[in-house]
Amino acid sequence: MIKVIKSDDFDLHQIAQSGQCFRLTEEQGRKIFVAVTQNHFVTISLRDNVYEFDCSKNDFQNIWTPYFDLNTNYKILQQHMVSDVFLKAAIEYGGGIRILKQDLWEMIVSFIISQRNNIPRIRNSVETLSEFYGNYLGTCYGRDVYSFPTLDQLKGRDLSVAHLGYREKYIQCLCETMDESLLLQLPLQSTEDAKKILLQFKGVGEKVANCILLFGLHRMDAYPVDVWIQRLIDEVYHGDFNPETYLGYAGYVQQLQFYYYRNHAGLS
DNA sequence: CACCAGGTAGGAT
DNA sequence: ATCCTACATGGT
Repeated sequence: MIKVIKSDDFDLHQIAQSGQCFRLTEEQGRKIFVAVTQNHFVTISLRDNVYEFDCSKNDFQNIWTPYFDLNTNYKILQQHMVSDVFLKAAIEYGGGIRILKQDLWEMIVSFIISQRNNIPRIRNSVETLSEFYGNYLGTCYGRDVYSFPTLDQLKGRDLSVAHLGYREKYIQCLCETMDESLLLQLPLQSTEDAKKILLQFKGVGEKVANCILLFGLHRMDAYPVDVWIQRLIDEVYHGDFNPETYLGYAGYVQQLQFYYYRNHAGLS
């Protein structure tokens, strides 16, 4: 069964390029997308400015609506930002971005891998781990789709296949020190407590912890500061930017800033 | 051949 | 507390 959605404040190309997810792929220009989360995948095609999900009504409601956060109106959030000239431009450029609700464990691993790394290589590493140790989910457009490996599937495995470099020992250590019950407890914790717990794992610092909070636990207050955001704050805001100005959605502001600045403004 | 990529740990001030 | 540097790998 096919479901349809208008592509207005929802742009899969922008989301795929936004750096928050590493497994949303584009095929045939910007017309076909494949999304994967846990043990599910879906093909989404763009026709006449409408996205068509190739899935059942149940899966659309239970899996993809929460995953893409489709019940949240991001346009209302945008209205609070337009007094900021930079953010206004960022919305015009990347207003189709949303904050996805991704799998917590996958986010922990992915963002440890992301440190001092570039996005294409992060994608390759995450994909390789999935191909080697995840579940085979099916094939579409000539490519096999695999789930991201669970903690148990990754534990004790040979990680060298993913070319993680010095990050390999962080993931190895993570597998040894993490357990499933903690993964279930983390979503119940306050943002502050969850952050403290995350920071105890080797390879998780301030920035990675905030990415995990934002993309893995959907804590919209989390505001990850990486080299791009720091450069933006220094050069555009002259050091004067406070995420608390956007209480409750600072993480969304960060994504808009990151996507816009990294793709244009940072060229100077 | 330098320098860089969604930073962090561990050690020295 | 705050600053410094090594760190694996692959691409310009």
